[in-house]
Formats: sequence, structure tokens, C-alpha cells
Amino acid sequence: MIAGSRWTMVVGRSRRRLPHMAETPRDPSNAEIAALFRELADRYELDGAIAHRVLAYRNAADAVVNTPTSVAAQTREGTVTEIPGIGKTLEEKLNDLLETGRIPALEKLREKIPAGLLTLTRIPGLGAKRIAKMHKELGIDGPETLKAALDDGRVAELKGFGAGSASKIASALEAAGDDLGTTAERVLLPRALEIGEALRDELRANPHSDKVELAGSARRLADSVHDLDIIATTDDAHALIDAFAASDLIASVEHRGDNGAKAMSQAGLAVDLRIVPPAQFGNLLQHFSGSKAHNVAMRTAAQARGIRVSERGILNEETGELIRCATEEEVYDALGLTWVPPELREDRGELQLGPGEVPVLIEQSDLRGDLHLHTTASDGRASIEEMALAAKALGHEYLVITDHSATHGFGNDVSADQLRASIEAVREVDARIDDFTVLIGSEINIGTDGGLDYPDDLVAELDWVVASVHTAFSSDPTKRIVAACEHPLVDLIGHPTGRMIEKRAPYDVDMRAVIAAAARTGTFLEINGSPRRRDLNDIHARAAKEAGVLLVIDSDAHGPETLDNQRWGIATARRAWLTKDDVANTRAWADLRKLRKGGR
DNA sequence: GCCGTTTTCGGCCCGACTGTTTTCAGTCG
Repeated sequence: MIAGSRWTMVVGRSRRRLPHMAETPRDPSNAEIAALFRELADRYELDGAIAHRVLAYRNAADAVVNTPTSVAAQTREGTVTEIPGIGKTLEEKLNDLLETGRIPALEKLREKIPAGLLTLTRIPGLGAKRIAKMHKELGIDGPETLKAALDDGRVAELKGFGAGSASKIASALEAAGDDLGTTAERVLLPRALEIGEALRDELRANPHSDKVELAGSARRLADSVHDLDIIATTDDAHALIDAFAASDLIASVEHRGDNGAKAMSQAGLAVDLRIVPPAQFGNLLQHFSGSKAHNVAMRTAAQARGIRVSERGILNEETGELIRCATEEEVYDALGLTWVPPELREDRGELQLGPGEVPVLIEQSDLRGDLHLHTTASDGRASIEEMALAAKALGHEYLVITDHSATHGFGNDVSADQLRASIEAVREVDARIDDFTVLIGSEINIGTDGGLDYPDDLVAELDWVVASVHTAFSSDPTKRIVAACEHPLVDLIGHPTGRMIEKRAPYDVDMRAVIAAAARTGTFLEINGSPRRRDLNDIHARAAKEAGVLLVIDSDAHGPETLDNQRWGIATARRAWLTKDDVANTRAWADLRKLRKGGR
């Protein structure tokens, strides 16, 4: 069974609430539940719990994040243990959380384990075991007491530490500085790829290199990236490492050896270069492309057959034979698995795919138009004509001008009269540009009552209607978005969860209800391509597809240079297993318009 | 704490690196 079929079961099931729950505060989101499980894992680990119990909480946190619909709702329905990684004990904790708003075990751990110890786990090289030892034997409870104990030599005297360790901890503590209290921000994919691909290309151009590939989460086109991994083969490792270290993109080299180097880019993104023998290139590329969950699942399955998989090769424990693979395809082949594109490697069912079952993922060249972008009529930087010509130059056949509506609230709002003028202006530009269709729409605010802020007779004149929440995020977004889906003139829900990657949590929106409403009413859901949004995300977009909802990939461009943002929407769509057919704007406008509600 | 066409008990991915050790524990990816 692939993981996806589980989601199908969940989507569309009616929400059942116990009567006495009606007045309780809103349910915790999956992200909030996952954060509590992570905190439990961290505090249990500092408390000395066995490693696998800690791992169980971390796995459960990942499983919750990977669930597209409300885990709280599933808990109320009594089906939460269907999520792999959640068993009886965690179900009880979830029930406690929903009934009382707290988890007793966590409350106890919060009293027992000082918050300062959690802070110390962010110091590189310092883990739970040694922090717990310092806490127990030296009474260290945070950065200040740690510094004092380092200064007066008590840490160096601890058994298993020594002067070397103490001085390493001291410099790591100093280097972390004021950032210790905050989580280090991950870099958004475009910035990471810009650096990673430039470094890769520099190394490829080096006469000593043979194969050079970018691996890691950047290769999987994740939302954000923690560090870059580059895998290379060469006829002269030292020459290639020298070139890497001398690159303008590299600020400092932290460590270098015979097989690679660890460096910091000018942009503050860590970069690992790994040099491997050509015969092992496939093993290394596969291993460092991840994800961790994908690799762990792959190894666990192999282990049951007496096969040990690592970056060194594939070891048959019985015969002692070690298979080394020059290409990644050979790795999957040797394990009897089907090679899948990196974007799918999250242990979400991809390891169960047989040959011929791997979806043919959508590509950017499949897109034929853009259905959400802005001009100077609202908060954009270019005219209708400039945007149209730029889109045409990108190879598009059509675009829709969708400026913000009357109550956007950030200035430059487009009144009803202005929108009527825009309709005229768009028709005029459309007549002027050959072999290209310019259409008029609007990105209309969904009000707190779920209504639109233009009169219906005006909305009916538009070629295309995007409805989005831009204000009062906490004011029942689910109800408002469902109401917008039910509006006969709304074609598309824009950025349905409102999240800003690494910056703002999504609205408290019940995506199960939104996806069900979209499926029921024939409303499209957007994958907004703005790299900070990528909204819907991969998990929700896949759930939407499986519920029979058509997705639309838009740029949300505010100038010609950001029309290419569709690239990031494509990245998310591929991670959501979407094919060309799952995305509405891979069709010609004449065909797409027939798919709108009522076939308008 | 989770989980089961080897198991309802006894496992739980794998290896590199580092520093303190004298054979290994902790940390990381």
C-alpha cells in the first residue's frame, strides 16, 4: 500500500465533534502537535531516556507533519493510530492534549529539565549525553553556567571531557553567540540553488573534475535548505579541493582532507564537497541526496533480507559481497527498487513503486499560461503590456491580470470603477499583441463573512477569478475559504494556507474541509510559485490531487522578473507527485475555460 | 515508544569523525 492511499481515506470524511467540545478552544494544528512531540523527544533525551524512545517521538513528529489533514480531528475519531509511528501511548497523550490542553508527561519534564539545556543542544558538537552529564555533575543549566564552568576549568576535569573538548566547546559557544537563543534560519530554495549550482558549474568546468552533482535537500527541491552537498569524481582530489576553496563563492574552509572539504559560503550557507572513487559515485550520490526518511526506510527493508546499505556500497552479509555502483540507477536496481526522481524521496510511498508506476512528473515547459499576477494597477511594478510581453517571451500562450481588489488593505486598492477601466485596458492590449491572449481577472479578497468585495455583476464580467484571504487570518479562515469555493464565480483559491516559509505559520485552516469543498464545487486550488509561499505545499497538493481537485501553478508575479516564479511552484508540484494532467494551466486557454464552474 | 510473511519480545539504519581512550562513546549527517 502506498502512503497516499491512506490520505485518500482521510480526505472527505466528515468532521465529527463531541458536543461538549463545541466551546473548547481551537484544535492544535499538526505543526503545533509536532512541536510538542519534538519537545518531548528533546527533554526525554536530556533526561537520559533510551535512544529509541526518543527516536519514536521524533518519528511521530515527522509523521504528524507529513499528514495532510488534521491529526487532532483524527484523534477525536479514534483513527490516529492508523498513522505509522503513532501507537497507543501517543494516542493517550493526544487525547490528554485535546481534553485538557496539556500533556502531563511534558509538564513534568518541563519542571525537571531546565529550558537552558535545550538551548545548549544548539551548540555544534555538544549533544544530549554530554549536556546531561554536565547538568548532573556540575549543575550547568544554560549558556551562562556553562561559560562559568568552562572558565574555571571544571568542564575539562570531567571524566570523558578533557582540556581539548573544553576548549572546543568554549569556541563553539562563543561562535554561536547571540544566535543561540534563536533557531538558525534555513535558506530558501532559490538562494540555495543559486549558490549550489554556481559552485557545481565551477567545479564541472575544472579540468580535474569528471562528474559533479548537487545532492541533499537542494536536489530534492525542498522548501528550504540547511546546507549544500556536492559529490564529485576527479583525477586529482587536491587540485579540485584547492579550486573549491579558492572559489569567490566560498568565504572560509573549516576543514579539508583527502576526500573533500567543509566550507562556508559567502552567503552563510555551509557547503560540503565530497570526492569519491568513480565506482562509488552512485552510492554516494544516492546517500547524500536523502532524504533521511527515504534512506532509513530503504535500509530497514534491505536489512530484513540480510543486505546492508550504506554510502560505501551494498553489502550482502551472508556472502560478504560488496556491490559498488557508479550510477544512482544501479543502486536502486541492485536493491530491486525502482529509481525515482529525487523530489519523491521522502518515504511517502515511492519505495513501493514498481517499474512503470513512477508518475511522469510535470515540468515547467508543460505550463502554457499564468493565472495570477499583478501590475501597477495594484502593487505590481510593471504595466499590463510589459507583463504580457514578458510572459510571451517566456513561451506562454496566455496570462490573466489579477490585481488586488478593493479592500486589500495595503494601499493601491482597485475600486470597482478602476477595475472596469482595467477590463478596457486589457482588451486593448490583447488586441495589440499577436499570438498571445491577455485576459482580465482579479485577486479578490475573501471578507470575514466569506463574501467577495466586488458586486457579482462586475465579477461576472471577468475572465478568471482568484479568491484569497489577505486579512483577519484568525477569523475562521476555513469557513471563509469554503464559502469562496461555493461561490459560483470563483475559479481559484489563491495561496490557500497563507504560510510564509521560515517566516509565518499557515492560517489555522482545515485543509481537509477546503479540499473537500474544492472537489465538491469544481474550484481549482493554487500552488503559488512565490518562493516564500509555495502554497499549497507538497503534502496538501498531493491530497488535493487524490481528492480529484485540479491544481493551478501561478507566479503571483509583481514584475516581469518574477514571472519565472512558476519554477518553484513546479518544484512543489513534483514533490506532490503531480503530472501534467493534474495541473489546469498545462491546457490551452480554450480548453481550460471549459473546466471552470458551469463550463463558462 | 513502536512494531511484526523471521518476532507480541526484542529488536530498532549506517558509517565517518573526534577525542579520550587502551577498545569506545558521543555526535553528526
